[in-house]
Amino acid sequence: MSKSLHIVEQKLEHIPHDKEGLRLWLRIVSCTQMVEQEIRTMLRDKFATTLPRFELLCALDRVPDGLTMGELSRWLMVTKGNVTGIAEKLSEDGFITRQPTPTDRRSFVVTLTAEGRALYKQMEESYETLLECLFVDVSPDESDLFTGVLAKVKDAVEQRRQEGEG
Amino acid sequence: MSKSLHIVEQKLEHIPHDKEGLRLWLRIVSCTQMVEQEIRTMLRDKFATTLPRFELLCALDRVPDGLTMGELSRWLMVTKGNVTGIAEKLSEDGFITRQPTPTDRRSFVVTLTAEGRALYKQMEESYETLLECLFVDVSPDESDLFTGVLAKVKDAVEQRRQEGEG
DNA sequence: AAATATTAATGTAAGCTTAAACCAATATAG
DNA sequence: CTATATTGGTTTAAGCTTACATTAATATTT
Repeated sequence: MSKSLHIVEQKLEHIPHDKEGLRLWLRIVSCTQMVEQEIRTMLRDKFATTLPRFELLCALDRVPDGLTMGELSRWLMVTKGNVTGIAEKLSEDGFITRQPTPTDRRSFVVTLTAEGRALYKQMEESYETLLECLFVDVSPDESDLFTGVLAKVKDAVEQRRQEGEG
Repeated sequence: MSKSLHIVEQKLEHIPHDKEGLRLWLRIVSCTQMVEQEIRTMLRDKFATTLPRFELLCALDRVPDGLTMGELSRWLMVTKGNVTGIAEKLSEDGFITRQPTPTDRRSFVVTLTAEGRALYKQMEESYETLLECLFVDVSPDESDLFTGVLAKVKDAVEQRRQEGEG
C-alpha cells in the first residue's frame, strides 16, 4: 500500500464508527488534497502558473461578459481582498482587463484579454484531461449518488448559516 | 436559492455533461470549501485558533507516542517546512514538546503537553459535533458508496504518481 | 573505510489567504 | 433632502503554504 493511502487509513483507525461524519470528512479532505496536488503540479510543470491564477481565468472564460470583483470573489469562494491581489498580477501580465461599469461607479467588470483566453484554452485541455483521467472509474450511478451526498452536506451548511444569522 | 448554492450551479451550467469528472470535481471542491469555512469560523470564534494549528494537535492526540516532523508532514499532507513553522509556534505556546529520538540524531518526536491535550479535548468536542451535524442526513449506504468513490479517485491519483516515477 | 546517496529537519523567498479596517458610492429611511 | 446603512472594492497585518536550497546525520556502494 502506498505511503499516502497508508496514512489516511491510519488516521481513521482509532476513530469510532459511530462518528461517521468525521470519518467521511477526513476521507473527503484527503482525496481533495491529493487531487489538488496533482492539478497544482501539472499547472506548474506545464504552464509555470498556480491554481488560484488558473481558477480566476477559468471563471472569466465561463462568463464571456465578464464578472465584477465581488462576483469573482463569490464564484471562487475567497475573500474580496484575495481577488484584488490575484487580479492585479494577472492584469499586469496582460491576461485580464478591468472596465468601469456605467451603472455603478464603484464597480468594474473584469474580462479576459485575447492573450488571457488563448492561455486559458491551452491550460483547459490539460486540466480537463487530468480530471477525466482521475474520475474515469466512477460510474454514472455513483456519480449521481455522490452528487446527492455533496448536496446534502452543502444544504446542512446553508441551513446552519441561516440559523446563525437569525 | 442561497447565494453560494446559486454560484456553484452557475459554474456547472455551461459544462457539458460528458465532462463528468470535471463536474464532480467542482462539486467536491465547493462542498469542501464550505465545510472548511464552517470549521475555521467555529475554531476562531470559540477558541481563537486556526485550522492548521488544530489539525496538528489533532494528529498528536491520535498517536499518544507522538510523531516525528516527517510523519506529521505526511499525516497532514503538507510540506515539512510548513510543519516546522506551525509546530514552532505551538511549542512556544506550550502545547507541544519535541524530544530527541535515541535512534536518529537528526529526528525528534513531537508530543502534546498536558495543556495541549486539555485544549485539544475542548476543541475536539465542538469539532466532532459540528461534523456530525453537517453529515447527519447521509445514510450508511450513501456513506459506503461515497467512500468507495473517493477511494477510486485516490487510487487513480496513486497510479498516476507511480507511473510518473517510472 | 571512503565516496555517494538518501533522509530528517530547517531556512528562505515568493505567493496565497484571511479577517478586519477603510474609503467611496449607492441605497434606504426619516 | 438629509442622515444612516449597505455595498463594491482596496489595504493592511498576520498567518499559511509551497518549492527549493541547505545542513547534518544516516545508509548504501564500491
